[in-house]
Amino acid sequence: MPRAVRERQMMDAAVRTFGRRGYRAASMDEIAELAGVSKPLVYLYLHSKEELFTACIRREAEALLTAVERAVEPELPADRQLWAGLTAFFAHAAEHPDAWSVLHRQARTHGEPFALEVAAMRGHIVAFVAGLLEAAAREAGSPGPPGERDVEGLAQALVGAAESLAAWVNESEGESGGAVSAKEAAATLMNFAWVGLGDLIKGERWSPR
Amino acid sequence: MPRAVRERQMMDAAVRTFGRRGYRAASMDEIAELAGVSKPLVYLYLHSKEELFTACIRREAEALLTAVERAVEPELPADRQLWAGLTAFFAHAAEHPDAWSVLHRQARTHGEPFALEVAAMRGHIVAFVAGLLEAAAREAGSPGPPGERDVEGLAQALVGAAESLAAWVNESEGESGGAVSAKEAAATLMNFAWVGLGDLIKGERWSPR
Amino acid sequence: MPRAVRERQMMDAAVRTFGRRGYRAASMDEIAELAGVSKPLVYLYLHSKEELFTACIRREAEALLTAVERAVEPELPADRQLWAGLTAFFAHAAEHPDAWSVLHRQARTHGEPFALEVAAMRGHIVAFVAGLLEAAAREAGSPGPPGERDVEGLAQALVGAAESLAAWVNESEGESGGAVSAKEAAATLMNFAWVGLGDLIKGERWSPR
Amino acid sequence: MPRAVRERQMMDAAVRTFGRRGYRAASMDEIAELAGVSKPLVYLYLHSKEELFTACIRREAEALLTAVERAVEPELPADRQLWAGLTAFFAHAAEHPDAWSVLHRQARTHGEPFALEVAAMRGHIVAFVAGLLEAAAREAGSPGPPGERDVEGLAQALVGAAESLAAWVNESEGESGGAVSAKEAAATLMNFAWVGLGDLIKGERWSPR
DNA sequence: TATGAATGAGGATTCATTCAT
DNA sequence: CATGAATGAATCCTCATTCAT
Repeated sequence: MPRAVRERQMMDAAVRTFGRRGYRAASMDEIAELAGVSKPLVYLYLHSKEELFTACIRREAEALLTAVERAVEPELPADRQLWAGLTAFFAHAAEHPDAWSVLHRQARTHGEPFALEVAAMRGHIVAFVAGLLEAAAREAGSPGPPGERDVEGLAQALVGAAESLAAWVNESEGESGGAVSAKEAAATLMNFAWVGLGDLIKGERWSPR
Repeated sequence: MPRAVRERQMMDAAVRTFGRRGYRAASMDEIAELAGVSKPLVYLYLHSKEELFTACIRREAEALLTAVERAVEPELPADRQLWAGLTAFFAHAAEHPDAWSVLHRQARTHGEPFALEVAAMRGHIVAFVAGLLEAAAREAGSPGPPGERDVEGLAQALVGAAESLAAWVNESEGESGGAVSAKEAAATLMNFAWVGLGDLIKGERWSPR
Repeated sequence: MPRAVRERQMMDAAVRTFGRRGYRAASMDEIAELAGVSKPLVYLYLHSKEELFTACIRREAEALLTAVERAVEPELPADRQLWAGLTAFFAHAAEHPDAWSVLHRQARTHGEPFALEVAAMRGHIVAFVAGLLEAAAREAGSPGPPGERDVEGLAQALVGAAESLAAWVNESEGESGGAVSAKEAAATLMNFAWVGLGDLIKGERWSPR
Repeated sequence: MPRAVRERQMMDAAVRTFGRRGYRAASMDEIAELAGVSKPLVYLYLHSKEELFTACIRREAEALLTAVERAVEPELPADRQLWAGLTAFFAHAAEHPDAWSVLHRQARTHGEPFALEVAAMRGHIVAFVAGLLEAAAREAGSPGPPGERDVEGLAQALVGAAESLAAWVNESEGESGGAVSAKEAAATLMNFAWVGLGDLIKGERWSPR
């Protein structure tokens, strides 16, 4: 069997195992068995547990970014772009729960080298969202652009909310109340954020006292 | 030395170690050494690694809830309550980064039993926030209450955003741009959410198409 | 059982195993079993295979040096000192063949860190021998001291010859011709070296052509 | 490429790897890569690691013997023969340090089968030297031949000293004091041994008491 | 109350060796 | 003639956990 195929099998098995058990609790034995190969072959192709994990993170980060990018059409107005991106994001996370667990939980919990890998991807997304927010401000004819820090904070919060919702969506799957769909989640978030953003642009702020 | 004191020393050491190393990577050896006691004593008092971790989660969840509850004065209007709670939340997370790591990362990454423990706490917080949202709706004279699911989704998103911001606040500490304070974070979130929430209550919604 | 005792048992087992199998071929499993303890205990006390090997080298080097030093009485004339030292050396090597193998073979064959350890001991011995050679020259009323390099070369050759003879003595043990005793070996070497050394001091040299 | 050539490449690589890393630490992977062939080919031609190592030992032992034999002219007097042989020996060891390491260190450190292989070669050399010593005795008109055991002991010591000096010569290469040449080493040894040997033949002996 | 001594079980990693092509 | 693909068997090391005192 050609190397490329085997390699994909192994990484699939690894993502699944890492996603469910966690980095430390996942054993190379289990991964190899799940992939249907012997352990030495895993080492021959992927060198070490660390490298294997890193490879998984990179592959899944790329896949997530690609899924979002494909869904977004740059000629649309900013809100439609955000909507499309969010929907794709939730859908991807729901369709690949183990990959999502690897990116959102495991990678960020097991040491800098891995966390940096996802941080890079998250940086892309935050920047993308921040861009949309500024575009939205311009489209809305905002008198002056909101401060850069404001925008970054907003983007952080939005992405955080999305991530948190994604986890909720994934976890609600097995529950009695029925699953929450990607579109529902995206709509919730748009309602939560976009309308308020409009006000924010218009200068309406909440402030203590 | 009285048992209660010893026990607290151990749990302090455990929280610190679990928070920094992660559940699996933390060794009972390290915890015992950091606590300044022998390993058998740790087992005598806390029985097993799992129970120790659970105890840490419970203690820190309680501490976080308490900190938030103390800050909130129930006679105030809903928005002031939320503001106070958020500020306390961010401050607590910033002051106890290891505890925050245990709750936010480690506990949710290492198996159901632990995740359920934090899920319970999170449930409390979400319910509290949902209550505030409904109160806000009433206060604002909303024609009809928003659907229950809407409210839960909003609360989830808000709490998720808060958690994400807390991580951001904690991580920005060492950076050049200057640390982000608890108040700043709370203000960002209030701006992000509250104003828009008002519109939402008034019936203004974003919807695709 | 007290730690010190256990530690000695382990090192005895280690010397024996390293001496017979070689550093790489010796397994920690075998050492632990031979010592009558579990593997983790070996690691608890001696930390790693490398450290264990180093500890063995150091202990046996010290033991060998001590054996030689004890045998030498500094008031005697140089030739008697050398004779006593050589006899003690051969006797010690014959009585502790595994230790001798560790020092002479294994340590020098498995990487710098170990080789340096024995090189230090060997340095002591060579210096001691060189000292005796110079003393002998003085005692014999040599007109001028032999060149420093000559002396070092001679000492090297003498020590090398002794080491080689020690190996021969050890290996001849099981053979039909009967074992070679420490005294025989020492005598051979004294004959080989001392008489010639006398001539050398007197200025008689062999030279090509 | 003809088989003989390939085989030589492999053995060259093997000698180099075994000499530097040691028998156990040398991996067939490394040897194959260094030889520029695939691992199965190594197995096809040389069957196993053990056989490969044995083949290396044999080849290099032969080469060393040949180098010494070529240098010795049987019509010369015994001392000149010894001188020529020693010089050739030191030169060969210096020019082929990895081969020397294989013969002197590795082969003798990793189990009987290999040690016997070098022991055979060493036996040839010792016999050759012993022959020269007896010839020298005759040439010197010794009243009676020295005992056989004396001669073997002397030859052993001489060869041992030579081996030890060879290691010293090889290792002194990188040092500040300047390298020690093959001729210097041979001269040291001749001075050390030959002059004294003369006395020995004449019956002058060192003896304790 | 407190600990020094001890271990069973398991995990990452490597290596000599063999097929099918 | 030559190799890409594959593995069984060890080996080093760590860790949660328990006695005897």
